[in-house]
Amino acid sequence: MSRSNPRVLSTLERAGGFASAQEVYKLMQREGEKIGLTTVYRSLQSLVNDKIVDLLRREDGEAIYRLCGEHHHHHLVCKNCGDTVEIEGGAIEKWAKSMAEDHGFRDVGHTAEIFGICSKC
Amino acid sequence: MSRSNPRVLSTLERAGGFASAQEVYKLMQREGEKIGLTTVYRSLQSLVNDKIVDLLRREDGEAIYRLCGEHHHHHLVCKNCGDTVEIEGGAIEKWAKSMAEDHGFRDVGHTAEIFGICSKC
DNA sequence: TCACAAATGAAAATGATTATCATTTCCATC
DNA sequence: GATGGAAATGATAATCATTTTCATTTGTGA
Repeated sequence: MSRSNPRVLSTLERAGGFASAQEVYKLMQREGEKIGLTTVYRSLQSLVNDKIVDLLRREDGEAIYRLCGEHHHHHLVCKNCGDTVEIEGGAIEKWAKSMAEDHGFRDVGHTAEIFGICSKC
Repeated sequence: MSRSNPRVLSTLERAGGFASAQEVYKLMQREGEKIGLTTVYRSLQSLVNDKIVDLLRREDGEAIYRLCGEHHHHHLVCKNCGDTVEIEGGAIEKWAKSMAEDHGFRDVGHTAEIFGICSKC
């Protein structure tokens, strides 16, 4: 059993609490941290085990790690230039909760992304 | 532009309307169909484009294809057994539309999934 | 210092998916 | 029936995230 390298968690926080393993790795490299990709993966898995971060999936299937407990937000993404805006999802939270209750689900989480073409494109 | 090979759709139906590309391929092989993996992928993509099947993700990120009705809906998925319920997302439609408008986005689409543990698990 | 367990990371393996590209099948037209 | 071009097909190679392997390094208690 390996414990999480604290620099991984700190980098995930700095990334806005929302990133893939590859992104965390690249970010750490850019910041001059000496760390291997393997350790990044191991640390993130360990954080998921300890329920410190959530494991979600992007549309293409890539794993993304999200800090738990953090008041999470959603994204508005431009399909053309990739520009991303963080948005609030109060309506979604309520919707997810009530839908889950209606069907007897518990331990509920959700994902929601909006995509389109931004005004610059 | 390639159209879907009808045998792929028919196999997906026979598989219970819920399978990965690899599974559809293996199933067709077992049944003696002469078809290439490439064609299976292409056909499934085309079916997704035509909104004849939905593209979801397993826990491990593998793409699974699922027959669905033609109305736009969302999913409530059990993280444990994979059981899926189709749900309405009226609130989401409005939320996505207004958020996109607020930020000047056009040609807007969205994804939203709720996941949790179902009552049987 | 010594020994040993845990952590690390480079490199190879895995497995799904996508891209390439030559070949085959369709179909309309002659 | 022959012909020509467009679409479909599929074997193979490439891609990319993720996992495994395994040798090396680091930390720690005796």
